[in-house]
Amino acid sequence: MNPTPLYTQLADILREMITSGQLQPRSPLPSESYLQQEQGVARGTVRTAIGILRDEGLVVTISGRGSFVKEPDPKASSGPD
Amino acid sequence: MNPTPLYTQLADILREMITSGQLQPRSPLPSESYLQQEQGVARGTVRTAIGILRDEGLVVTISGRGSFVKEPDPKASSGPD
DNA sequence: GCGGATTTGTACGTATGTATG
DNA sequence: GCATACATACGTACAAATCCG
Repeated sequence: MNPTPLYTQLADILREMITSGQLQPRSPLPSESYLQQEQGVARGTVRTAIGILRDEGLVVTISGRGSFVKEPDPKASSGPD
Repeated sequence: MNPTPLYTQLADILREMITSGQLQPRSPLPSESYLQQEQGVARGTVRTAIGILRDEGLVVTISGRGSFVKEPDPKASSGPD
């Protein structure tokens, strides 16, 4: 049997936290090392999961800073600073 | 097969310096950057090694100051103020 | 109180090796 | 062989705490 990979499961969890509003736009995701310990997985697994959300355009990752929830879509009007 | 990890080896070295009395109680360990250069390893490896000794209760680390050899055991009598 | 130097704390980026299914 | 997953180990960058002049 091929269970859903851990990184997919973790991506699902994080995606849910974002789409549910539990993680607000521009707010940081838990750090890789936090998620590593929290979820009991290797850091590489966490990175793969976050990479999925990055591919989906849900988060942006800044080296040395963290990963952040992307804003839905600035369109025009009150755009980004 | 699996050689002892560098951080374990370094922890062993530092532990020996403590248990042998080469590093006295309350005296500071060499700084992370010193050990990094001295041992030719990455800082993360040094930090992991010191973390082991911290787990073992041999040293305490103070942010911005350093890691210090812990005193064997205050017990009672002339305890800490 | 301020500025610079030192030291620890945190966080991501990357590479390699091992093991399993 | 490949994907998954973990462990080790390197590097870079910046923040926070501390110390001293």
